[in-house]
Amino acid sequence: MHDKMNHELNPRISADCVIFGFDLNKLNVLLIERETVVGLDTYKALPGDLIFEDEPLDTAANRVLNELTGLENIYLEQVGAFGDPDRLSKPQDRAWLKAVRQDPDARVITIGYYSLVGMNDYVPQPASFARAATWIPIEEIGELAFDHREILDSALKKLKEKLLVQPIGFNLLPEKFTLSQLHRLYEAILGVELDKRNFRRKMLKMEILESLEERQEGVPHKPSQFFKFNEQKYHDLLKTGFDNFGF
Amino acid sequence: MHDKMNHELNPRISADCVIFGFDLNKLNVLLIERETVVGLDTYKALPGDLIFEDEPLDTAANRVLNELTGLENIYLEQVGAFGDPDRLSKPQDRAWLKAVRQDPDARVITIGYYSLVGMNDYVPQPASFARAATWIPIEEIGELAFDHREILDSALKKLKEKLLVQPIGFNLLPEKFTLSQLHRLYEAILGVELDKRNFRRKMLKMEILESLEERQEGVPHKPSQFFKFNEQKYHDLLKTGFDNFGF
DNA sequence: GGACCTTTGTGTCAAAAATACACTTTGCGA
DNA sequence: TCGCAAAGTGTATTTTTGACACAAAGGTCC
Repeated sequence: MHDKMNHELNPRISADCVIFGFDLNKLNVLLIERETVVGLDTYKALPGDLIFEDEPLDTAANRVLNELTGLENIYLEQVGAFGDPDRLSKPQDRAWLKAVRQDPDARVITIGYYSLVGMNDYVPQPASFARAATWIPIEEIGELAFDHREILDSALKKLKEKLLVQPIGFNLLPEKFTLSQLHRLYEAILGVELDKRNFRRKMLKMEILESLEERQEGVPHKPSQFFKFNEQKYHDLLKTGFDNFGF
Repeated sequence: MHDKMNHELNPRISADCVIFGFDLNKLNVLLIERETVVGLDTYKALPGDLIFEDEPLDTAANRVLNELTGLENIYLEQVGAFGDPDRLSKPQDRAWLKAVRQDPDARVITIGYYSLVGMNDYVPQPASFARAATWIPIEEIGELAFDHREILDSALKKLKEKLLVQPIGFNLLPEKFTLSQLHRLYEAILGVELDKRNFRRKMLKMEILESLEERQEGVPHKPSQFFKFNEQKYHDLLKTGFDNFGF
């Protein structure tokens, strides 16, 4: 093997997390407001940070997420590795790194992760962390720090693909939910309209839903029935996937 | 941000490539025979090596692949990042690294890639490279160096998933091929039997195949017709994917 | 040359799934 | 009690799937 000493990469590794939440209407992403650097606007980034020397990648992602948002024990699915040398294209990125990192010019390779959480399970507590994590509707997210926009786009793409192959929603919805809410969830993720009757038929045929006796109360229209997931069947289906789930 | 100096990761990054090839019968993977270390058996690994400081990840993967196998200009799809701290579980791994790396104990994080090539397009030339790259049928691959077995399994899983959503085969087959060959390709990747007539019907309906006048010659049975892909339609379909392609 | 072997290539029918589509029900609020 | 808003429900048509068997073509071997 020839000598590559002076070429060998000596980078930092970070983990960045795309946390999707659903407010029963829109799909949101949990973003960090980076503190204003003098003379520069604040800007938004995915929760993420460098990982430790002896940490498994998945563990690091969870630790970092917890440190920045308080979220705990989230199942994170890997999106992939990002981090081309030109990653620091925006002046804010360089300014922020200079303020915070010992070695701001070191190349950083980041491993992207994503997860789904119920928005009610996580109410951001701006005061309790160094930087405020906030839910932002996905259509309102413009540019992000570093290559975070690319990571977000990849994560969303993966989520869409997965939705066609596996039941999803268990983590994004409260324990009791209505079929309309599940319907809106699918529309929000896929970004298309789905026929109500056909959606219901298809969902019910999967037999992962159990209807509860309970109904909505206080709504100015016909109250809808609540459902919950049948955990057993839901997880069976998660394992096998279904061949065929195209809307 | 609190001080993490003594925890921060200072790893090496490598790229490992899972190159799938199809010999018109079985699915194969291109593996490197690591040189024998005294007292230890040879063992097999994916083609892979450390990446350079200023190199984009994808570029590095292609360079490494080229250096080890001679393959050029291959479209590589990322599988993800691997590399937990316990990656060096086997004695051969440590022995090999000690012989070859300056810093054999440094943590390595590796980015996995996969690709599909025609086996006829690449005939391994054992003499011309430091280590011999050879095609190994996928069922005959047992343990691999490092976490390469895990990377291979992930890559195969991704390939299967992709096969259900996009047409594949363009890269794995010669320009002219028969429907039986394409049929066997799908069976080899998915690892299941597919009904011949139903497979043909489905393939032909996609309208990405053009039948040629040419037929097989010299075969001791009814000669089969050759087809080629309609590049235009094939690539259109690659972009859009199809919702629905479950065998 | 004829028997035989091997692989190609083709069609139909029944079951399941997808699609398109509109009206009644319920409860609240004005 | 009227109106509004969302829930909930069924059918008919088309498309897709899945299961299944036999004739055609060409070489080989005697």
